[in-house]
Amino acid sequence: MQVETQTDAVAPAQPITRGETTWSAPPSKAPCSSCHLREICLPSGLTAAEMQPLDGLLFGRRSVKEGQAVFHEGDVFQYLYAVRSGTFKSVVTMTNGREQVTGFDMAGELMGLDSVATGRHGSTAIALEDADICSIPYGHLSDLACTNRGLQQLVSRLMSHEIVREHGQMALLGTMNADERVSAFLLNISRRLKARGYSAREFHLRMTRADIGSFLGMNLETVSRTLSDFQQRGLLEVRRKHVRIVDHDGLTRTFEARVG
Amino acid sequence: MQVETQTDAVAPAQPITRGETTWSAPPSKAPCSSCHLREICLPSGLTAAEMQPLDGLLFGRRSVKEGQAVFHEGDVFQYLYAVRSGTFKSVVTMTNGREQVTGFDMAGELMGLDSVATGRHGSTAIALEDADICSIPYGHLSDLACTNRGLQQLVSRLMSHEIVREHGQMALLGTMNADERVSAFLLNISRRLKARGYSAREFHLRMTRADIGSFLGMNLETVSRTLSDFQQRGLLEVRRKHVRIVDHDGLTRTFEARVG
DNA sequence: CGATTCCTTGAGGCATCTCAAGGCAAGTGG
DNA sequence: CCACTTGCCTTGAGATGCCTCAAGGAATCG
Repeated sequence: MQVETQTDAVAPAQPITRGETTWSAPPSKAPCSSCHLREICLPSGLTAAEMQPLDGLLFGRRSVKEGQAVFHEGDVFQYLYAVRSGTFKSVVTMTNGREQVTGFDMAGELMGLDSVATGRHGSTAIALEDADICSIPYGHLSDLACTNRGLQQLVSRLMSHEIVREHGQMALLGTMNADERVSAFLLNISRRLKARGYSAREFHLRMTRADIGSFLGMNLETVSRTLSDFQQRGLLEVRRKHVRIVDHDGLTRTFEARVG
Repeated sequence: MQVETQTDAVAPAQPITRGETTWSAPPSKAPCSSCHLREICLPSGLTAAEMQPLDGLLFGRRSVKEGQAVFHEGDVFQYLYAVRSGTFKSVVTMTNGREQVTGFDMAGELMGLDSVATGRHGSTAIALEDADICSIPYGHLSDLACTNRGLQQLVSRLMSHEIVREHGQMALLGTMNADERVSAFLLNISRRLKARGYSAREFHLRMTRADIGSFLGMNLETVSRTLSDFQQRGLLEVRRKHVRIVDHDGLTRTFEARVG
């Protein structure tokens, strides 16, 4: 649709140059079975036996600097990328140039699942802070899945899960007002941070108001106003990117308000 | 999330009762390789050799009456359903009871891909007219995929394609105004009908204004007004559900209007 | 310290929603 | 065959929630 920059996908083996930045950190390789993310990442739910062939792939690890793209929309698709640390945003660009943030990815989440359909990346993934990723060669993964039932089902489940997530986001964009969108967003971030061992009550947003606005289908000023309003109502404390959820239940009740 | 009716998935073998309706038409069975939809449906892109095991599954065919659900959100997931004829809408219900139409499905399209993640259907599929479907036992399909590389990749591609489609819908819901949404919708329907051998210029909408509105994130009155406005501008002729596209290029230009 | 990016807040406008009324088409029952 | 019901669509008028435009402040960086 909107292929502009036709860069290659990021290869884990040798550092390559993209635009002005060079992949600095030397790629290291490590097995899934000893990864601290194994419970929430790709191998989640696999038996030790099923995980073993994954180890054979020895996914390359890379660091990504804030603002840098892991892949661009239109790039040839070779790798899925698992987030090891840091936060990413996924952006799609429409033919008329407008952009939409379709999601934010955190540790253990997989980026690039939208690329399998066409063989080219369907979105751009940008690091919102310095981050680390695993490059997963999709061809090899697909090979393994041929003989590994658990792995095959896993990939299917991950894709299906992404579809379910996007259904929810469509419902948000289609039916919710500003208050509901913002509290849904905050509660979602909170839940995911908690699942990763961080505080569910207090955290730093890694994305700008503009990113949040794009993701939620509203403009950045409205995001800002809504956050200020939540603060005044005693639901949370906000100071720029720092958020402390004061009244979790109150935030949750935002949704019931309109239907009563 | 919102499991209410806990009915079984529709089994192709013996007629079952759902609510007040009974599956009337006797299920027939037929191979994919002789199906008139084989080019645009599940087996699309498979070689003859790869398609052969699919034939072994002999998918059960069923008819579905207008207004009837093929499956409900929360139902145990056993089958994917391929549309043979007719049109369906997919609906998700949020905890507060609000509903969102997440898509419309036409001949050759697969319903239920969002169910693989959880083992339960993530949406409800409702026939918008009398229709026919194929029931595809997902467990068997998954078995086959273990030994059939092409089939495995096919299922992955189909899921990925659904993710891409939903990215587009999120962009629509997140960035477009009423005019853009409605023309995007009409052009999408037109393109899909054309791909199925129907006229791209003139067609019957099978869904209500409320369905369209839910899908597009606007209310039914605004859909109606936008269509009337398009008619006044000479872009199309509308009379209730009958639509004739008069100025296809003019509709397309709706998108550029706001950015140029 | 200046430049830049990001965030906040205000004021006014407008696109869309809400509420309401009426018309059309199809189905139903007498 | 007609009266009645029902569901769907259209149109109007007024309300409003969010956007747009604008200005200024706060944090970050070179």
